[in-house]
Amino acid sequence: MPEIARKPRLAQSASRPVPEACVTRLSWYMRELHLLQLRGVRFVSSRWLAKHLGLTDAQVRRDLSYFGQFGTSGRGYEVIRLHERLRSILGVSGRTWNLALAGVGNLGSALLAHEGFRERGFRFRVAVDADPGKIGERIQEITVASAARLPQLTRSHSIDIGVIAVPALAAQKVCKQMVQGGVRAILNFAPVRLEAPENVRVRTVDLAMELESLTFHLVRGAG
Amino acid sequence: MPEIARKPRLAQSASRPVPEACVTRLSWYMRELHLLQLRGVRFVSSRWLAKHLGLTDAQVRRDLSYFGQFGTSGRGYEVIRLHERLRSILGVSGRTWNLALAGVGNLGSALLAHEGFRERGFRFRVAVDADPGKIGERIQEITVASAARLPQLTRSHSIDIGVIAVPALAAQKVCKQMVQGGVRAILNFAPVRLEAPENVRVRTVDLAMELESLTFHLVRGAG
DNA sequence: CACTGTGAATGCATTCACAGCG
DNA sequence: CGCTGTGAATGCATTCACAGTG
Repeated sequence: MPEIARKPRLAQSASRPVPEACVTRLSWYMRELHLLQLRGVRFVSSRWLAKHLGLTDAQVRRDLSYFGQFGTSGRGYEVIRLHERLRSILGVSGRTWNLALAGVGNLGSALLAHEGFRERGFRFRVAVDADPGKIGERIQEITVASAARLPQLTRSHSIDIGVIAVPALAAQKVCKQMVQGGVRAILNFAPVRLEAPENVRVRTVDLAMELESLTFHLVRGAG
Repeated sequence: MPEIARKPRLAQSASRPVPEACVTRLSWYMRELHLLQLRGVRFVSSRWLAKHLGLTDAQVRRDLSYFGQFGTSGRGYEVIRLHERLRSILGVSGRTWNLALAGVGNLGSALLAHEGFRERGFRFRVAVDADPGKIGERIQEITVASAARLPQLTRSHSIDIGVIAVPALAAQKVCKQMVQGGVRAILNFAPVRLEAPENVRVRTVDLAMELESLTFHLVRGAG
């Protein structure tokens, strides 16, 4: 039966395996749409977004198509609507996510104060440190608690995401405590791979590693 | 001419298009090898590395094979030798990279103090801020200078990599000044896409975006 | 007409599977 | 043997190219 199979015309928009790189780009689109919205622009084309983000227009359309159909033929995408839809897809629409910080050192303190988190719907509710000298200190409306209390505090404050900014050697222990406390995801700044149950999502940001990926390219092609 | 083209049998080990994801993994291997070295382990197999880093053994071997042949059949890789070789590939062997920081706010100060940078061969030589109140302040052996002096300071200190920790609206301007000063790469913490000449490598780390990629997964499958 | 949404084609990255070596 | 190094196979992600739509 070598006939051309009839189009299944399935009620797509359901579930396709969304590439991880696409998820990252959703945030880019959101940022750009937010700016357009502030500037009062009402419609934007995939071509325009692509140009401003260093992508191809096909890529933009493909990325969005994983989640449904938002565009209007001949006009493009309605800025406000798409922006709101992306916020909802990324889970940052109409809610706040609770964070717990472990490690109130230089980096930890900076994260507590980071405006970008608050602006985008993330709020620290808990901060702990192993150094007794820091306990009781108030930073950004949060009182630093003892590291030993991390599991209980995590649970009692309904923490969604744990943020780890402790030395490498202490990170795995802290990770375990956060998992005990019921976090569903962890953002880790310690330079180690963390072991966690697979229903807990872990993302590691190793700052020195970011620099190493730059130097790799610098020592190769001088261009 | 539907013949099978003859194998070119090129003198490999030269240049193959190294996947960007592989570059990231080289840093992981380095970290792991460093630990093994401290523990006095002399040989390690691709299997062992893979297990500890959440990869497959084939992946490890393939990654390393982009840069030559380091292993011994039946024994694995000599820890010290491979570690040193990776340091050299990533450009962090026997040299220090000079950094300039723009933006001495919470995040900027934390980066200046970040031990991980120093340990892995990165050293801040210059720090500037737009706030006159901060100029002259000393942080970690560095005196904060006026933002206006960024291009000259970048050049006079032979800065290799610029680090941007200023608000989004100021980032593009700072980027341009760093390029003027002759940096070859930029690590950007401002939540904007930077425009730079293509011979200047830019890497952006948007902290809130890291959280968004976590929440995306949290709001979808509960698992 | 300008633009979206998407099958099909292409191009990368990962994995398989095994020849070859110490 | 055990383990590397690597062609070939597979599996993903991106791009092409165009039918379809307001």
